Amino acid sequence: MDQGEHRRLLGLAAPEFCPHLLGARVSSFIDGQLVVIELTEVEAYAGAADPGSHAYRGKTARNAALFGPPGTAYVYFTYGMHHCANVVCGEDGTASAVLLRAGKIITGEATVRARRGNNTGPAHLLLSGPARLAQGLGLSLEHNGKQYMHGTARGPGPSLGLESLATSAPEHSTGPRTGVSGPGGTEAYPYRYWLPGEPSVSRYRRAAPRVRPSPGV
DNA sequence: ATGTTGATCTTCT
DNA sequence: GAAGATCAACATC
Repeated sequence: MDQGEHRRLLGLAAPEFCPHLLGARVSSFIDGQLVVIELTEVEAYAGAADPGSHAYRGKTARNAALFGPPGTAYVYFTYGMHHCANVVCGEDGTASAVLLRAGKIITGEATVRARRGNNTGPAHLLLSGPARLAQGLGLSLEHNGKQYMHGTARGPGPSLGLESLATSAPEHSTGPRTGVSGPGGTEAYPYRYWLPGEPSVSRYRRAAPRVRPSPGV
């Protein structure tokens, strides 16, 4: 695909962009290690009008990268321990973005296992879930706001890459978003997209508010 | 196989 | 002060 077509697809709003991202390749060159993955599951976050989006309550220091140009990485920290990664798409300033939920490893399995705590489990589980995927790619807040270059990530400095977007959307399935509570988590937002039959696709869990243990006496 | 819980802390209300 | 675009360990069936 040429650069112009790549840019055109990135300019689509998240729900339209998602199918083109399935089967596409994301790569990171971080700490001298190249990791290339193929996406199998993504979720759309449609900007300020989407109650499930971090952009719903307007621009803040945390979500500023969401409002950047298409091709920007939005990486955030949550639950006190996890990072999750998005690709910003749509028109500049619309805060449309796609959460990278799962993928399979093309290059760099040893690096991914090392980053995932020398995990020795089956390879298809290594990137199964947004926090696992971000960890496998080595992403953290340092990379928030960086651009995904068109092509494979490469040195000398840290870089991110995005390539092989599908020109026509592959066969895929859709459903409600995982982990999103409130109106944004209902069937009205079938913004989760995945490749059927891929073992790396994360198991669906409906968002359930957690009951905190009462504070100790 | 499915359900529950602890970990751990930033962000916004 | 409460919830969060989660994960892994543990309990129970």
